[in-house]
Amino acid sequence: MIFSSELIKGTLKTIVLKLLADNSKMYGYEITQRVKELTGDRIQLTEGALYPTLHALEQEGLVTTELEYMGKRVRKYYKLSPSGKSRSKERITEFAEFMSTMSVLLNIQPKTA
Amino acid sequence: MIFSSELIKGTLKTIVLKLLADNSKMYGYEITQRVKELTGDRIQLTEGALYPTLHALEQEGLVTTELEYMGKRVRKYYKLSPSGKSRSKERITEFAEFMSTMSVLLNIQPKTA
DNA sequence: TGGAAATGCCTCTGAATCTTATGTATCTTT
DNA sequence: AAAGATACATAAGATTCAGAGGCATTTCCA
Repeated sequence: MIFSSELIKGTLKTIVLKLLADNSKMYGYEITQRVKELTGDRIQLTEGALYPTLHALEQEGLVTTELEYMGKRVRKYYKLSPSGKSRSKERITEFAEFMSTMSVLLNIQPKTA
Repeated sequence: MIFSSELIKGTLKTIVLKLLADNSKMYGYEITQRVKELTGDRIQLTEGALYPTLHALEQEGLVTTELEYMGKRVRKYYKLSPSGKSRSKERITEFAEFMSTMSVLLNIQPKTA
């Protein structure tokens, strides 16, 4: 099952912030691949969605960037700033509470993953 | 805490379909109030979002409507059609799996509500 | 060795969805 | 009598994502 895109709306930033919280630095393409891995292809981050989001996070001062050259190829690494770290925690907490609320609303028994 | 609107995006139809699955018939205003009750004001359905959604569900043939007059005042009741019932189940299942996937991704311990 | 697939960055248009504001009317409570 | 709750609805604007497209390099395999 691939989740209908509507569901993923609103969670993209949270996902990215969490990955960066766990990995100290990642580049765009790596993030798309990692999400595919971790979700068994159930969540597909398209680049058209990811890059604008990363740029927005940078604008907001939540991440900083750093270029790294591999031969002629460039990688743009993103890492959390201090405010990014706290925002990351906030977002994850918020999402956890959101899931809890939705469980009640939809009367869902949480599967312990 | 009121959830940031981004999170709620994409879940509105699921919420409405679930409420209608549980209540056989409801009208718009009632739905907004019920959601506030059930979520302790954490999810606010604005009417500007709800009514277009209800109309869309009707267009898709997932709900049927029925007017009821209380004196001069009109209530428009919505109820699930057979296809609405199965869609409701699908959406809830999908959301449950989405939560499960997100729990892994965000490394969240599900609170048993 | 040549071409396909993967890696890696990016932008833009359009579609979908929600918020905010606005409008109208009735009923209830103070 | 006025304010607030009930009850419907639409419209403009913002946000956000998907899909398509574009460009360049590297790796793999036939």
